[in-house]
Amino acid sequence: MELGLSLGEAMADAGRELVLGLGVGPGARREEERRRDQDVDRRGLALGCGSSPEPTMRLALLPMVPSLGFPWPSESSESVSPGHLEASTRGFDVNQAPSSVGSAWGACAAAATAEEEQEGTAAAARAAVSSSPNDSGGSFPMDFSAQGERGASDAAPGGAGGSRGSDEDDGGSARKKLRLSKEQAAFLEESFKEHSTLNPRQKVALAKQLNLRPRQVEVWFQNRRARTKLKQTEVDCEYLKRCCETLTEENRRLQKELAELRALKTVHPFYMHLPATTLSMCPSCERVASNSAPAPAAGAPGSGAGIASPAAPEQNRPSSFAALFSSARSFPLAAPQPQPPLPAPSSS
DNA sequence: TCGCATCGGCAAATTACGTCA
DNA sequence: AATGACGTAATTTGCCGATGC
Repeated sequence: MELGLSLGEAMADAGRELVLGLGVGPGARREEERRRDQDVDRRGLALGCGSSPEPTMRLALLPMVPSLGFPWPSESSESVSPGHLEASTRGFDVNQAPSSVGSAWGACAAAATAEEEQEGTAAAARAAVSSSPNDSGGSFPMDFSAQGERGASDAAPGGAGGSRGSDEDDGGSARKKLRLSKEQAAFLEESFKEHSTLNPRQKVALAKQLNLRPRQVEVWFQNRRARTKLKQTEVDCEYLKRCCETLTEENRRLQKELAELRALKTVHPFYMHLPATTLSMCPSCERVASNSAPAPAAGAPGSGAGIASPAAPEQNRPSSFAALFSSARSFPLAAPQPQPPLPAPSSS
């Protein structure tokens, strides 16, 4: 898999790690996605399960690629210079033999930038599309000219949402699948790191740079987002599974403890008189919890040592799950876990 | 200001193609 | 060579926000 997805692996590009919450509410997520569009400090996915002693699961979603220039200005990426671009993209072989390239870069880049600066929006996209597929083949420093053969889905981008009946391709063999080269994929990955979504200008510029159609770039980003989300869902699922196991184990332990206490009470009816101060009533679940219990939970065999305790501090949990569990598990049923020292409230 | 139509972008689901074991 | 699994490019569908009238 070329995603470069890995768990528990620190990225070489440390210091700029992506720590994503697990909340995946569609609407909010979309908004947040757009808001984060400019955020360049997202580099990986981190996931913690409670106070698990294990290191945080970290997803490095992006392969390490040499620094690549992007067609749009970015704080984190150097401005594009034709030379750099050419160097970074030289040798891109796509699904087709390269045609004459390289020399036309200057004019093409100039045209592209002029185009973008004029419009910078959908108009530019339309222009790029209309100028595209078959004639744009050799106009770029690297020839990703699979377009020559595929005119297939070209009509799509202009249309609303790209939904058209079928490919008005020559013949019936539509939908010829393009296999992006490694360099193209790496370039797209790198740009995905910068922006998980593209505005029209970026899309057109990227398409020009890679000699793809804007629609292809758009589709790639859509699929890439889908893959990211899928991976995240898998991680979420794993986390929930572990939490479930932990809770099951704790439940088993508590049941056992309860049975022992009941047995003890039958044998010694007066033995269980505990000082009132050692008991506290949970206001929500109306359970009695002893705050001086010897804490069998933490060290008890079978208490899921090595797995995050559900009653552990929330700060390391993914946001959505933290919310999920914090409400239900806020009352300490066992001995209080050692908490990190809280910052003293500023007395004003 | 409100209602409506249009457009563009996106997510989700699905299809279909290319690659590999 | 045939085949199935897998990854992924591409398509379809539906929703939503922005925009113009």
